[in-house]
Amino acid sequence: MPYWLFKSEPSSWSWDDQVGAGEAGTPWTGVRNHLAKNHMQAMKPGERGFFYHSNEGKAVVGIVEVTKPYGPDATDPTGRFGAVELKAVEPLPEPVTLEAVKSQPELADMALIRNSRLSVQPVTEAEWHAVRRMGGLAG
DNA sequence: GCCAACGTTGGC
DNA sequence: GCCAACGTTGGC
Repeated sequence: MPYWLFKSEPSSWSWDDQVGAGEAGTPWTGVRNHLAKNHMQAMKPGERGFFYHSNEGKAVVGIVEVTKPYGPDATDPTGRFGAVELKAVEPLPEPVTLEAVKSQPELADMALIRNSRLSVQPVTEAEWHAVRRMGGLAG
């Protein structure tokens, strides 16, 4: 089962916003990068990912689940980019900061560090479990 | 607020 | 099809 990481600036869409959106799921719009788009096209409902706060916070703060596969992004007038839909699953009891991720040698290859500008990223199974445990969840 | 990284655009 | 210019992202 693949795992993912979604970045958002909390000033535009925060974890609290995602939680507030409830079970219905909300479209992850605004992606305008082809690599990020490719990752979303690979996603299937039921797959999970980390929710990361960029700029402010700079930490993994929660777990989200894909509720709908890739489809059109209503915010893209060109129609070139689409979106999946996500719902919040649970918060991390302890947010895992970028600094904490960097401090772990086994996480040095995370896309979060290697390719810091990519807004939708794949996460390996090992990374998934390591970050979950760092955040206070069962692996 | 700065700037490095990097994607996109447009002239040729 | 190349590449310089430009815009954006996101860490610091």
